[in-house]
Amino acid sequence: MSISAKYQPKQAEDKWYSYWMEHKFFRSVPDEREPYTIVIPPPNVTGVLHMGHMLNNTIQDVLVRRARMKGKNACWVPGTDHASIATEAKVVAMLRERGIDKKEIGREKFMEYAWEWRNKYGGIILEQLKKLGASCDWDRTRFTMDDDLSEAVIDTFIHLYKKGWIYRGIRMVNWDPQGKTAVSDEEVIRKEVNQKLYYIRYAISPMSEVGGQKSEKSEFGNPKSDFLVIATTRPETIMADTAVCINPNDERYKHLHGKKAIIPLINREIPIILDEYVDMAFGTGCLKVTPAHDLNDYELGQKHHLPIIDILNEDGTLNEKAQVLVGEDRFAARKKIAPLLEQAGTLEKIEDYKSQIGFSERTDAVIEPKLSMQWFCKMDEMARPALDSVLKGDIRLIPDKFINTYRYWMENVKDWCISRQLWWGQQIPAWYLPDGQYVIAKNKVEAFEQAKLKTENSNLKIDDLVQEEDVVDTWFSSWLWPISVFDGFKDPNNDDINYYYPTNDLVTAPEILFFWVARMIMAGHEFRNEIPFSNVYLTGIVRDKIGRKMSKSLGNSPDPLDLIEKYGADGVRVGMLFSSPAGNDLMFDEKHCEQGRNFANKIWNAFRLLKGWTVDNAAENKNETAIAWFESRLNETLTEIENNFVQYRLSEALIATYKLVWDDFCSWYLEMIKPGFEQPIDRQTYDKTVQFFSNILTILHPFMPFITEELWHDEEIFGNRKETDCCIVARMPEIGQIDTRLLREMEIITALVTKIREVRQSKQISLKEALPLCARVSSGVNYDRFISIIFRLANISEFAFVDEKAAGAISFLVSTDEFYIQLNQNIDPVAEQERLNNEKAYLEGFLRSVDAKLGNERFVQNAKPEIVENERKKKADAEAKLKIIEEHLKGLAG
RNA sequence: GGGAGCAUAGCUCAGCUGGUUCAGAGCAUCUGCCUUACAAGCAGAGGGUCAUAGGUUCGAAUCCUAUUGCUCCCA
Repeated sequence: MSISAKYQPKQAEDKWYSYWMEHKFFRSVPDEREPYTIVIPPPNVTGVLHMGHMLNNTIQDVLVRRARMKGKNACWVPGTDHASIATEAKVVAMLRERGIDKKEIGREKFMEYAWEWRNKYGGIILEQLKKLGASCDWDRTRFTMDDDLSEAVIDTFIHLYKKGWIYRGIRMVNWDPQGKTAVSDEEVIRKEVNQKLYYIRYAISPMSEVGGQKSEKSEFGNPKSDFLVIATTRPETIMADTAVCINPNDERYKHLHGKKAIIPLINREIPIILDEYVDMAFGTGCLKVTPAHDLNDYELGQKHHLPIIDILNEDGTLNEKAQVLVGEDRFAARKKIAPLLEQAGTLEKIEDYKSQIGFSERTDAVIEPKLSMQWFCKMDEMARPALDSVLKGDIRLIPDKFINTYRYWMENVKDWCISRQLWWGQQIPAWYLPDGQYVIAKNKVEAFEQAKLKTENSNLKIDDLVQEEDVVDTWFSSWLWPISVFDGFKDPNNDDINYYYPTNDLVTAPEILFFWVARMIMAGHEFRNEIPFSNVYLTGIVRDKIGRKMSKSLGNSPDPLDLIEKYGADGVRVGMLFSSPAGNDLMFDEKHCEQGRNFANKIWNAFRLLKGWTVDNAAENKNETAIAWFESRLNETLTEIENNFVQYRLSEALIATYKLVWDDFCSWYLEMIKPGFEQPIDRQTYDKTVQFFSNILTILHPFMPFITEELWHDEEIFGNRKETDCCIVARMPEIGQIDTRLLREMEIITALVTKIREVRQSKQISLKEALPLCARVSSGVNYDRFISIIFRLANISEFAFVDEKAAGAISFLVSTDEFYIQLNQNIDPVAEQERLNNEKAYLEGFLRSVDAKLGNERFVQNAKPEIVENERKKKADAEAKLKIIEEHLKGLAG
């Protein structure tokens, strides 16, 4: 035998991946077969493969390969999204290294650099997926900034605008005063920081009784009893306060209801408002409300119709609205305002305080919540049908616990802020006119036509129009993905979209259930009148052994490519799937990959065994029982696997496959039929075994594509295959007959073999020493069929049916049959008695519980008949066993 | 603060319609084996008050309630 004792994955992986590519096995074009379609959740173009991708794409590949092998026209569309924020940050960084400033070179030049960047690095992650074995139709690779896809984005923007679902509005954004740009929540890094909590006195306006006259001018330095105290970490923002809020239930402040307070230093009078939002236990229970500079305050302000006073410039310095410390940076102002308050006698105390502060990922500047004008997309009307299709079950969420989360979000949906202050992305198709009005149009010429109509101004020139600087959110591209990858916008009736859409399964992470999944469903309804997919499989988060999310910044994530190098792609795929039930987080442990690698090696070695055999055409087949049994077992497992896939229990499907191969095939079946050393095997057994192996390869293929393809092409075993006769396109075996009686009887036989082995182990008898076995049977098992199997697996010297127990033999029960082994050594009667007594006590207890049930009239009446029948059978079995044990005990005593 | 979920062997998790396929798998541990496919292996074994307390039921890991502890989501 020439092949290595260990499976070497590396070579097989490169070889077969290119072979599949060359023979276009991943390629899908519409035909008369049933389609099976998955669109990849487009990974971020700046990204490199991480463990989350590994899990996600392994699952997709398993589903796609299985569908392909079930005769469907399987199409897995790959691609990437342009990730405007992340990519722009990378490009800006690249330019900075070259000494280039984004603002100076302007938009057009910047875009050139950005494309240069993406053309250079954007394909990395897709190349990495190939190492994993992903069977994507690479000819269909799309990018969310491709011309067609971008055009779809602009068209849908215009479409929604015309429906009145896109508007401009004010919103609080994360402002980076150093970068002078808004950044997304994902780009804000929260850190705990030591701060100071300033307690500041606000005077109560003496003239501000309910219905009273507004005081002309508040007197500075009110009596000390007539003030309230607020606590804040940001004293420099008091000038932007527009109210003080207290909890209406707060007994301490009942006297303040309806009154007004006076901001120190600038002496502006602000109302004291009531809201249960205020935590009475925090600080002083008096909350300063600064709508322009705090998100919660902003919302409170909206609720109570408070004015908004923005005292900060774009660069974080105080503007003239602050009245004091104008021009100072916010942090300088914070330092300087304390002595001012002190002088004014309004600073009560300063405490140390720890709190979470947001920092810009890009500049590390402290993020400033800032109000700004943004574009929004109305969600409520699109949300309704999208919610329905999930509630009605047209779209299945797996696991279904996410339906609740989905429903909650869709019922409380907020309008979608779609503008981003970036360049990398689709520029919003809005053109501003000199008078501040704007028009929405596909291009400048159309915009100009519209503008002329709108303004009726014949002097208007096309160059008076200025396009909106902002681009749309990346999600505004990705929500169109299942349609746009098939050119469903450009050409809504083309063959691809008609054939592949709606797609079948979507595999993604629960974190983006709303950002992405929900919006794709909306887009499906809105633009195609049809749901985009039928099933959404939500994977868990990949965590490390101690439960932390794997991330680059923590450095707790292994490099997936290193893992593949170490354990083989098949091993890693198996490792990922072993512990990943849908929707549950996955505590990743490299041990699982090791187990996967070992499994590949096991398969490899089973194959080596077959290869070592010589066939004797004249030899008689003595393995009919073993063959019939394994055939049934195979079919039983196929049923189990099918059920698991229907329920998307991929992990369980894999485990069932693993057990079929390792336990049933290798440990039992092969051991049953294996010829002795240098003995030939009969033709029939050989052919059957090769066929079983071939079936096993197909069942394994979706999980372990490389090793199965490698073995599939072994000429010695399978002959010379045609060029396109490949495991990847082999048909999954159909489920055949299952002989349940044979399966049940074999269970008893294997239990018997295990018992004999146990006796050997406990009596320290070598495997080489054959043992005589006697049996007194009553169970109805047809032992004759299995005798040769028992001889071989348990190494017995004889199998005799007897009526009486042989004296001095060791005895045990399997099912209700008794077995004796006559040993050369004497058995210890005391130990034997103890063992039997233990067994007796257990059975008696068992019998009592069964009797209690059967003696209970309500049980017999209420329980299902088959359950009662089962209890009766348990009773009979237990009684039969007890009888035998009692006999043995008598025999020992006598 | 609002919502959701989880708690089963040392670890990671299955356990579906309540009932012997109910206490299970893999890893880890222990014992014995270098038995001509495989030590990345073979053959055995031990290990659990199913978080706690009540309740429903003939019957509860499973259903209900409360408690405790963790996790996530939304502000």
